[in-house]
Order: sequence, then structure tokens, then C-alpha cells
Amino acid sequence: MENTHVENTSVETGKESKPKPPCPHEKLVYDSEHGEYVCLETGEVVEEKIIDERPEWRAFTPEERGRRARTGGPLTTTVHDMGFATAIDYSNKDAAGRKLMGKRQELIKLRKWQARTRILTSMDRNLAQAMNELERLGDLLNLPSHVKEEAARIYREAVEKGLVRGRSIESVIAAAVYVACRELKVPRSLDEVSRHTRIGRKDIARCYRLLLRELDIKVGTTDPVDYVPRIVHALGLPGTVVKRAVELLNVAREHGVTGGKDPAGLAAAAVYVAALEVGEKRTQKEVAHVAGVTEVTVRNRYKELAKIFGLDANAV
DNA sequence: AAGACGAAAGTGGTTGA
DNA sequence: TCAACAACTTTCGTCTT
Repeated sequence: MENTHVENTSVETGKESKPKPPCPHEKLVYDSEHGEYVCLETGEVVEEKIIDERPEWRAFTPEERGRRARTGGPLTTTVHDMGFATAIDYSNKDAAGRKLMGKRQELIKLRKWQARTRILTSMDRNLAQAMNELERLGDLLNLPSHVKEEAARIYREAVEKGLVRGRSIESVIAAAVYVACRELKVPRSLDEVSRHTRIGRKDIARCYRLLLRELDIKVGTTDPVDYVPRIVHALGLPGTVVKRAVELLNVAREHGVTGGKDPAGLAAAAVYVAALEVGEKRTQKEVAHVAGVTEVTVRNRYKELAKIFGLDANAV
């Protein structure tokens, strides 16, 4: 990674060097597998520790309870009532610990209403269940929290428009997750999403299209570039490979060979070539495996890339 | 022996009548 | 709704390292 800096600056010094920041981080790509942002200019990992905004739900023992650093629920849309919930407990004390003076009857009545209104409408009930499912699915897919938030927002909107009626919560949630991934450029394939649900890819795809249409959401076609960091990382390759692979993909796009092709396959081939170039060879099979395509597809894309760049075995 | 390459047949999804 | 179609996969054989 460091060499890249050196390379860059030494090239740039041609035009009278003012000390630029080593990496402006203008083009960042999210490596969702590891919760990192990777800079396309330098391949540098920008931020590794994404803050975990999830609540600290669990405290099984009194000691654990004491150790919980944060208080209060997170104010997020992934909690069905936005995190606003008041509980009237059974100690008959108010928040300051003073005894509540009202008649017992009154308190009992209050509690009853509280229980009744906490999950007020069927919509709230639906959302509560959906958020549960979203949390589960999000964990299995290693989704960063902002994606889950977006999925939650989409789902909420879907419910409000009555799109869930007649469909299973699970399938709409899965579709919402998929939409959020596409929107936020966190590459997850339809297959990956469906693998963790009981819903087939077909149903999810149908719901996905429905959401796009009904909620008027636009998602760009998947950019192969988005897959690159994930593949590179999975292969344990240096960040320079990311940079090079992205360059290759951009040139390839200009030559118009990327249309209609599986983006994962394209990314895989680019990574394969880039790895070869930096002398960190990986087999086609390895690359294909982590990219979720077959060896043959990698090969075909590779052939097309090779034609453009006129590279035979050499060419560094 | 393992990887790279290519041909041929099969599969799931999209498109256009 | 059906057929044509393109892209991808599976399978298998051959060549190279």
C-alpha cells in the first residue's frame, strides 16, 4: 500500500510538487465484508472500525447490567417504534424514585393501557416482526447498519402503501434488503439474500421489482467496481490490486465490452489480471470461487480483457 | 498433478410477438 | 403465453507448466 503513495507522488512531482495529501480519498469503495472503506486511488484502507450502533441489549447478570456503558435504546428505524417506548414498571415509583401517589386502581389502568397501546396497530405489529427478521437477515449477510436502516425505511414505506398485504413479511423484507444493497452499493447478490431466507430468489426478485415500481426507486445497474474490494480482500491481495483492477474495468467499459455481462464475472476477471500483473498470481478457480462465478466465466471475461489490452503472457 | 484453455450441451431469465 | 435468444454453468477432453 505504501509503495502506491510513493509511486503516485513521484509521478505527480512532474508538475512542481506542493505537498498534496497522500490520498484525497475521493473515490471510496465500501468493502462490506470487512466493514472497511477502501480508497480507489491508493488502495488504502480508510476506516476499519465502523461504529457499532446497535443497542446493548443483553445483560444477564447484575454485574453485566452495571457494566453497560450506554443507556437508552438507539433512535433508529430498525426498532419498530423508533426507539420511543415508555414502560411503567411495577415498583409504583416515578422516574425520580418517589412514590407514585395515585390510587392503585389508576396505576393498574395505566399499565393496562400501556400494554395495549405499546403495539398499537396491526401495522406496528407487522413492523415489529419485520424488524426482527431484518435484524436476523442483516446479521447473516454482514450488512453494515446504514444498509439495514435503509432497508427498514423502504419496508416501512412499503407497509404504508399497503404493498405487503398478500405477501409474506419475509419476502418483502428480503426484497427491501436487496434494494438497499443496490442503492448503497453494497454488493449482495439475489442468491446470497435468498440463501438466508425460506423465500426463493424468484419471489424476492418479484417483490424487488414491485418495490422499485411502486416506491419509484431508481437503482443504477450494478457496477463491477463494487465487487472488486470484496474479491481482492477474500484472496488476501494487496490494495494495489484493487486500484489496478478498477482501472482495467474502466478501460474495458470504454471499449463497451461490459454491457450485459455479469458484473461479478467482470470484476473477477479484472482482479485475476491485476493480481497477475503485480506478481501475486491466483488461480482462475480461486478467483472464480470467491466471486461466485465459475472458472469458465472468469476465463471468458479474461479473454475479452486480454484482447483489449493486447496482453499475452507478458505486459506489466 | 494441477492449472489453463476450449468446445458442446444444458439452464434460468429476459424480450418481443 | 410462448418461442427465440444471450449469458452463464456444467462437463469433459486436451494442452501446458
